[in-house]
Amino acid sequence: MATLTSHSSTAAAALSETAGEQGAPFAIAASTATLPEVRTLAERVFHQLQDAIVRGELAPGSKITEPGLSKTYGISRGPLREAMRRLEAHRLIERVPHVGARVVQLSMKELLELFDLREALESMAARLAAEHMSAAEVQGLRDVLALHEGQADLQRGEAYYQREGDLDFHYCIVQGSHNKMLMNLLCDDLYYLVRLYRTQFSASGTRPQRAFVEHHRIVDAIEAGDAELAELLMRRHVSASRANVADRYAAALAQSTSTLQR
Amino acid sequence: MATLTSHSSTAAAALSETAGEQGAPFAIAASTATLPEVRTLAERVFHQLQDAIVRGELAPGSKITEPGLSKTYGISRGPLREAMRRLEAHRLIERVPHVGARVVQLSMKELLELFDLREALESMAARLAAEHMSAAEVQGLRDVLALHEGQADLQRGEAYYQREGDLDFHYCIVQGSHNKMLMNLLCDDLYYLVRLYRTQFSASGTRPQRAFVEHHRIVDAIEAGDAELAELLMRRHVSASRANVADRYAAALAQSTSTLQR
DNA sequence: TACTTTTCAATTGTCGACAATTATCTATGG
DNA sequence: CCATAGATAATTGTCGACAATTGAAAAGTA
Repeated sequence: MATLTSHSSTAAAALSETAGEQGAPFAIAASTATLPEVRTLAERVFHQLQDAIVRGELAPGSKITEPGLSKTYGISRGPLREAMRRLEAHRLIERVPHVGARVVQLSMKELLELFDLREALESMAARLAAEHMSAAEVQGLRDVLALHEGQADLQRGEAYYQREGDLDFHYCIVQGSHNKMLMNLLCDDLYYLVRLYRTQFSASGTRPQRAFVEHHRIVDAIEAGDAELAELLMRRHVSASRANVADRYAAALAQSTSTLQR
Repeated sequence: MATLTSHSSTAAAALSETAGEQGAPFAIAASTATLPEVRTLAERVFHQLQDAIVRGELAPGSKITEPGLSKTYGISRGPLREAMRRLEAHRLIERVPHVGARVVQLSMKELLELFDLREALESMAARLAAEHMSAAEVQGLRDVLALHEGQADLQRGEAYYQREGDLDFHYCIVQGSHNKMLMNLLCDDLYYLVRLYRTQFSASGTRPQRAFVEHHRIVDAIEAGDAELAELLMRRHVSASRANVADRYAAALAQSTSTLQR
């Protein structure tokens, strides 16, 4: 349990006013620069809300009301409700009939469970990637790692994990598995939930550098076509990441035991 | 199963053009006897549609139109669209903006991919079940197997897999893992898709009996607390099931090569 | 003061209607 | 006869309004 998202005194402010900014809810060109489906209002507001939640602009546990969001985003409640249904399916919000919806609350137990899931699924992805990825795709993976290495934040020891989509190492591995079901599961269904957790508990200390090295070793195994090794390394990698998060959480818990929630 | 209220000649035409069958889509009071959320119209029609799709009453690939379903189920398009959004999230239907929705089409490649997913996830579930299940829960598992053994269809060599929910062996194993994330994934998100495939490609021959034996061995391992063995046996079990389906499909394909899809 | 009951405001659920887009049919020309 | 363009019908997307349910404030009683 936990999540120390402090200074959220008025949760209503974080939600109905939204975005932390003044009232400019139209962040259209901001992050939807790729090519996702934005042919309808429901799609657009879905992506906007997804982004707002992942970025933490909508505080975890905060209640979201339909008239509020409707006014904020300037759309009717119809498309908004459909967007919320999609968010619910992605487990980013939780709804109770006739009561309302709130942003999903982060629990440490579930976070560790999510890591266990990732360990099973991403190690499988790494194995398949080693079997199926083309030379060009492997080169693309190397490029991604090179790009990360150039980023200053890696040296500073933080925020390494904040890349998204095609710039996310794990995302690329899953794409390389060429398994559509696995890609749907990890890159559509669970991806934004993972990113939400990353925002909350970002790695620090020496972990980013070590993770970076581990990423390289995994790519080496994939390039060599050593499926078994790639699977093992990815399993260890996720497991180490999990341990890091657990340690950080234990430390934070020890520091301030007064973080009662909800 | 599904009270087939007749006189739906026009209704079927209105909702599914390519349905192959002219099946009656009404299954209102039949299977919603448990305790799922039925506090709202959208929930109800969601479960009804889910059931209709899994049972094959709505043929795979058939187009579903909103006015058609709206008239058929006697509700407005609002709740219906929300139900369809949930079905889309569960990958039971596929939607294209401004075009329409159709029941998901079964592809052999994706089916095998789904089996690979299950192999990774359910073997993990078996391991966790061996670690966490209580004696009473194991007894419940034995009861489920005993119930299956009594069923006549097992001897006949068909339909063993058609039990659902708490009466489904695999479902129970996942519940026994005590991992909420895993339970959500396998018992909510993927379960009905798996069941849909089961309906299409049901096991036959000597496979049901062998599967039954394998189930018993898995429970033995769980009861003994042997997590490693439980994981291995479940992995083999799912893998064997996958091989059986692949063989059956290859045979069916050889028989009639005129099964063009999509 | 504490507890129950009642009232009321707010939010969610549902509906019907209109606008926008797409698919189909028809007609025309090469 | 085939292909292309236009018109028409049907379906999807969006909106505003009304009904149903919930949560909380207000009033009443012991």
